[in-house]
Amino acid sequence: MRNRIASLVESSLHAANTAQELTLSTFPSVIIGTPANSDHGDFSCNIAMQMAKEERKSPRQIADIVIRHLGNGNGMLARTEIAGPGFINFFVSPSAWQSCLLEIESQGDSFGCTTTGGGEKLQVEFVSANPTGPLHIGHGRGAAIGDTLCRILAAAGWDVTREFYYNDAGAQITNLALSVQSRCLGIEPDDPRWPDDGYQGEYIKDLARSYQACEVVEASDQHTTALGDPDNLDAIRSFAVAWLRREQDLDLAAFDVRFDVYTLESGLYSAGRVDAVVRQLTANGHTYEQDGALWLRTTDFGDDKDRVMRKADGGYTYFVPDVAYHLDKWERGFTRVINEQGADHHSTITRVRAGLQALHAGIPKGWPEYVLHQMVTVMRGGEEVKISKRAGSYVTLRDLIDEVGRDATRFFFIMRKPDAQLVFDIDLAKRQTNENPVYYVQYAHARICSIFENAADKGFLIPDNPSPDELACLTTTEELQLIKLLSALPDTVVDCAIHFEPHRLTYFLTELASCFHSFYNKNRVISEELALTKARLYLLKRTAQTLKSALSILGITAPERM
RNA sequence: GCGCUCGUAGCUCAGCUGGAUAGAGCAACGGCCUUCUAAGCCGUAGGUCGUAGGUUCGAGUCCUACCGGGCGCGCCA
Repeated sequence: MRNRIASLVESSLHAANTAQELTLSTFPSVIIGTPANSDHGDFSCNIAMQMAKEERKSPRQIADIVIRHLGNGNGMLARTEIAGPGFINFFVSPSAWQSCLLEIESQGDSFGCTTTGGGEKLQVEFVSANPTGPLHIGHGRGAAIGDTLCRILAAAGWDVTREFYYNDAGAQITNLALSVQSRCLGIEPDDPRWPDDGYQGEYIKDLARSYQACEVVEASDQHTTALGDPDNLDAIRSFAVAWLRREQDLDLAAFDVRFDVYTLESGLYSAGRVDAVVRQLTANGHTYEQDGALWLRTTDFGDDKDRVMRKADGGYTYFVPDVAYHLDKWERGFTRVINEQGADHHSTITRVRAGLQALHAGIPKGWPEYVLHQMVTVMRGGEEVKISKRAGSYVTLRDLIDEVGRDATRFFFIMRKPDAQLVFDIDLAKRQTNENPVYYVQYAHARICSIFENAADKGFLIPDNPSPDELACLTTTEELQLIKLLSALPDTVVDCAIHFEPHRLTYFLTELASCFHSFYNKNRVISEELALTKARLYLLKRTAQTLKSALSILGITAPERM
């Protein structure tokens, strides 16, 4: 509806220009807003005020010209008005709103989807947790935001690939292997032989036991049988990675998050891609030797200090394989890449982009794009739960899902803007009361389904593809408001996709549920009036459809009973 | 100190690429179930949008400076 009005205004502007009532031949892009106050109509446009200065006419004069060339859009508009300093307000006719329902029906399960992205190849990398421990709450937020973003972008017409990168080659993996080895040998963390910065979590004990029992591990891309030999550090290393990968896979599966591609850091080394990147950077003249290390002059590309690529001990710093990895993404044809990660890693952005620029590979400056989520604070019993991976005392994603449920966990993680800090109150999320917005929304869906059951018992059939006459009785403010909200789903999904902000969809759902609950309390659906009953059942059918579509984009179920 | 980010009602937060009288939930108070799910609805109360300047027809939104919280600033990842 919004788009239709926008194009109506655009053609009006051109018509006015042809009639020489407007002198400008190019116009600012037409933005259709939704007024906060319903007295100001269903939509409004500020184009007249934007053009006033250049056009050298008063905003109200321009608005008047636009309106005269506007017509009523084939009956779409009941009326238009000029208001305030020069707003053009649009009042959509009830019949136009009613016909939106038919459009929603015709789109079925794909209602909410658009072709905005034009099928562009786009990759989202998210979670990418190191295989050194179970997924914790911070990963949970990343998983929820990343996964939802993928669903949103796919719905908005992008060709989305979901990718998980894991660092199975760095110093922290050696550290992991040493920790497991120590446990195999019965060395405790307070023992002087315990490795510096060893991983102390309970899971390391489980891992060691599993290794010594020569167990077999099948993970998404890791298949390993433990040798059981505590002296074979390489065997421990690969087994430990596989074992933790399996744990993470189970966590993600429990969260209904899946990936298309897993890329291993070790694979970049074995394919020679890391060395190739270093050679290229050196050949391009952006490196220098100092203090026995090889440096990249990232300051040439906006970084605040140069970065070490190859340490004095000969090993590479993590950021070199990172650059190699992103070059690989580029070469796979992803003109757009979005990396979803914790804000504590934000310093890598400049570094990675600088490395990519220094390759002279024709990669755009702002590539890849980033979505950073802020820290999660976990509250339990009114106290903050401290997260410490080394000490092993932390709330895992799995704990949370088991305790709170998948739907509520997903909803809570995405209902805040990614770049705002999030307080996850476990006690609150567990409460199955109206304090919990996810139940509020799901309840609306269940309530509608319950009405359908009652209607079926009384022999009412919900019409398919009803005629305009059959819908003409949907005229109350609540009914039209409900339709207006339903029809906003596709725009909302596009907004989420463009701004990388899934939380907008949770607000949409809450508003829609609220609108339905109001309607429900004010009006009886099943009544003596046959025509009205049928029309309202149809309206609710479309409401349930919209709730379900939006929830499914968030990966949340739409229960039929609660 | 430098960089990123946040600061809106008692609390948790929205505010749609700058728009009209700043919104929601929770908490508080008062109402609504002999009829489709009260996990609901309606109403009341609650604000100097951190502070001070600036940009313009118009600023919670953009710019600058300061104040306050978080994160980062390693030859760790």
